[in-house]
Amino acid sequence: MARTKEQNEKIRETRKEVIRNAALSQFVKQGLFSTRIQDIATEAGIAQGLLYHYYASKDEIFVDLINDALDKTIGASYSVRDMDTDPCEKIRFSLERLVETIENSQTFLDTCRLITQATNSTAIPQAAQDLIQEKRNIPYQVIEKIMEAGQKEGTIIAGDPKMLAIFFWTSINGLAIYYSTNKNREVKLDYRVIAAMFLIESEREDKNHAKDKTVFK
Amino acid sequence: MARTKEQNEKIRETRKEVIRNAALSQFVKQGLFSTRIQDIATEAGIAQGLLYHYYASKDEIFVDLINDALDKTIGASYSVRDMDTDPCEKIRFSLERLVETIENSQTFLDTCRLITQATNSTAIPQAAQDLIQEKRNIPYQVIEKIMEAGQKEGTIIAGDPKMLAIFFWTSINGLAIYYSTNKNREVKLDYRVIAAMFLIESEREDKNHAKDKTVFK
DNA sequence: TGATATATTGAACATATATTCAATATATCA
DNA sequence: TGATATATTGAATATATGTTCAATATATCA
Repeated sequence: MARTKEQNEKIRETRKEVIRNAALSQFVKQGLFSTRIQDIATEAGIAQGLLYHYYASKDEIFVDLINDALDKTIGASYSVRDMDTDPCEKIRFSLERLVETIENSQTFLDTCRLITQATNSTAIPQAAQDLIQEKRNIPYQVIEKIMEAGQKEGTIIAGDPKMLAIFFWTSINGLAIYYSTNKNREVKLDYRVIAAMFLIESEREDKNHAKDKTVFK
Repeated sequence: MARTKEQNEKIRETRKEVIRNAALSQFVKQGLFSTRIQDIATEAGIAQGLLYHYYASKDEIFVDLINDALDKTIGASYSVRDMDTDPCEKIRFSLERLVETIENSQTFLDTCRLITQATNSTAIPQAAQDLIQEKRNIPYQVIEKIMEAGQKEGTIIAGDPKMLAIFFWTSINGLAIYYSTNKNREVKLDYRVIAAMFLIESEREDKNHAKDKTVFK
């Protein structure tokens, strides 16, 4: 016999991980189409042919990455939803964390870029389009619900909660896209500026809140 | 003799315009690389070969479009700068117009998408990268100055004006990108939500102001 | 109408690159 | 150590598409 199943399985997963990371890095820089298989293989440190041992095509890698990215975003929104605080604090806290994450996490920026890229192109694999169709709106719906609860509570400004959710995510996404190509280290971002869009005046002062949770991994 | 210079010149300009529009529509949907010359030619209603009579390459069209797009954005920011009102009103008015434009102008959405696409890819022609390098920051600087003036005047919130300018444009850009693939007709956007990021409390009520100027053409 | 300059076409060419595949290497166990 | 299953390589293949070009159409003016 040769290697055990588990050993091969481990090699397989490691390789796939390396390939995914290499592909993500290339896709966000060059996009799906101008990224060549050779680019991914080189960055992953393997031969072109080996790539096909793990993924059937370039498209399949892309779909895998899109799925990951969407799940991460959804996971982040769920972790906000499930926080044990009032709606107002959920909004404030998540904005604080998201801005901090934009400043510090390359993975987050890559994730935003990849999703934006995919969302804005009709030239991506059908499977990727389906995933986006299916998952894209979940974070918007989660925030919408929180905004609604905050309005009932009297801590969130009036206005269509759908609209507030759109402003919430598009601000964050716009910022992430800007930051991914413009890491302006001289400017420190203050999340409270964004928070001012949603919180009524009396709720805007900074309060102490847990610093040990992370919204996005 | 054949046609006069002017007649040929006119045909030339008309054709180039048609080609540019077709290319913009395709680039925005598919990106520079997955857009084929044939796609552009078909949308423009001409043969592939003719395209090369007017543009030397696909890249050259792209560079032309990027240049247009950047100039439009810069022009919009200058028209705000040159308004005959106080800084606070400039911010309020331009946000009102920009949001309105996002809801109504496909050209504006396309422009934002094209610039975002170009800014986020290293796989675009060098000439396009140079143009972006050269022009991208102008609108940010214009808004930064206005924010600064508004702070002196006491109508704009405190904080690094560079940061405020970043929030200003990234919010608008994020919104435009979202809207270009999600024309949510059931949601009416209220620019005052964004304005709340920048204007101090007492300046936030709606005031009457000219409705006949347009920020972006 | 004929001469001429430019517009226009679409097939041919050149090239880039996704994918396949035959050959080789490697690791494990009997 | 030898058998074997999988990993790995890189050259060969197939295909897609950007670009060129020879041929044709068209519009104007003398």
